[in-house]
Amino acid sequence: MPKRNFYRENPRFYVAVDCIIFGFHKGTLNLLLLKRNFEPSKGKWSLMGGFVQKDESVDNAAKRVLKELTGLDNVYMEQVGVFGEIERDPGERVISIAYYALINVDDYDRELVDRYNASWTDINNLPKLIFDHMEMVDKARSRMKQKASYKPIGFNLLPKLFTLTQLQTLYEAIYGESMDKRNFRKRVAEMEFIEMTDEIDKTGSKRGARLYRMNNDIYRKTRKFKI
Amino acid sequence: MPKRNFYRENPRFYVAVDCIIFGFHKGTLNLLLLKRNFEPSKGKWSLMGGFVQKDESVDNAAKRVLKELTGLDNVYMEQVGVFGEIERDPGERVISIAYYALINVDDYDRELVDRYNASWTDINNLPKLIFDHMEMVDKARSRMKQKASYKPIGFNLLPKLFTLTQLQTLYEAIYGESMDKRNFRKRVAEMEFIEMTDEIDKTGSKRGARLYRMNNDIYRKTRKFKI
DNA sequence: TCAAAAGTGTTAAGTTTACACCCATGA
DNA sequence: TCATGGGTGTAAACTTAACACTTTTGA
Repeated sequence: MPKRNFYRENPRFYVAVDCIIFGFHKGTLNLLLLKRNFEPSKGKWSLMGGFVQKDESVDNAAKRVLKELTGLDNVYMEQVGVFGEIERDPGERVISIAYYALINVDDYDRELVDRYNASWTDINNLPKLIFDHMEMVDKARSRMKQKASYKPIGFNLLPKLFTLTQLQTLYEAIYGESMDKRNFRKRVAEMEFIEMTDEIDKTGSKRGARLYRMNNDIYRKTRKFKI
Repeated sequence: MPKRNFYRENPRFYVAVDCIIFGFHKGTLNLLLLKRNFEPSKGKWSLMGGFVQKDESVDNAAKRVLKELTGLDNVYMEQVGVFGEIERDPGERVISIAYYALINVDDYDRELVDRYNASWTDINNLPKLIFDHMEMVDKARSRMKQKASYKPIGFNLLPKLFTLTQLQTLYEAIYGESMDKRNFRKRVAEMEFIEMTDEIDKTGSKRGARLYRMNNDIYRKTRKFKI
């Protein structure tokens, strides 16, 4: 189909993506935030972001931007929504699309993260963020919490092998409330895709704790998840 | 803050909004679709859409576009998400943001709707839609269903006064499954904000059915909703 | 008088919550 | 030997689901 005139009557906009990058570290949820060593708003805290380019879809722009900071591919990401107020970026009108990403904090590329002057920040103790980035964080957080309750996305925040205590602590951090250990383990036992391995983690206790693993094939068959 | 150079290195895009307009009519959910009497894709079925302009936020563009078709203000709308594939519109690259709207089918402006060649279509029997509009519909539908289960948004699809049978039929249409009448009414009785009026509707039956009304003030106090 | 929709409670099944002690180990 | 985190079962409370008959009235 040829280009048509009627598109031309309309304005065009810069379109950006911003990433809310979740990590789980020492029992708390963290976000990977930039203390910006570049303009605009140099010196202030912000999310990692970037402009959508001509040769990429919006989703791919988000993946690219995430990879730029973390070096990671194949990361679990979800679109949070569009932030399209006229004056949201005081420099120019930019329409931005927020995405959240769940990564295992052991995996990211420290060199890249240093280059961007990024650091992990406890989600319950965030600094002031530029523009409407805090609003993006709030929305991402509640979407993630919501989704984590019915899909096994939390496992993206854990290492491949994890103890049940780690899993419970993670969900306590996501939900912001503590849970009963026995009830938690009862529910885990009902989910076949959370497989016990024969490995033991000795780093967290003297006795050692059994390591578990998420089996995606079994999950796809059973689709049963409830924590 | 002055305009800055670094924005200029980036491309700009047409940004559109598309509206998934839900109505409830004769026991089924309907969408207000256009049989396009304008280019592009003249003659094909599509959602109502339009381009974001310079002087409006994205949310306001959606409201404007909805009003253009229906004449309605103050309509319940939710953002569904961004559709940003490179080739989604074969004419030009357009990034589109989908919104769903819930309207009472008694209220819309028939003249405007005629002018756009729009009509209500049973959601379970939709025609082929242009571009990725069907994907937008699917996503809107599942989001709406999800939200309707924990927020009283369904009332936007009903007249101010409604019978419990209408309410139940609405939720059966939203969830796509039938419900037990007694259990349904038990749940309704527990929600104080669904107020009985002293009016009777005689159009649906000989005996007549009690009319109810949603009281938003009470809802805001109690925040209790579960159907 | 009868067809058609409105209205009304109870019980069983299932789910969720609360709760406390023993185990294994390294320091 | 003891401090530390790992691991385990049961009963009560609550929620959800299943189920059928009577009422009213206009045609």
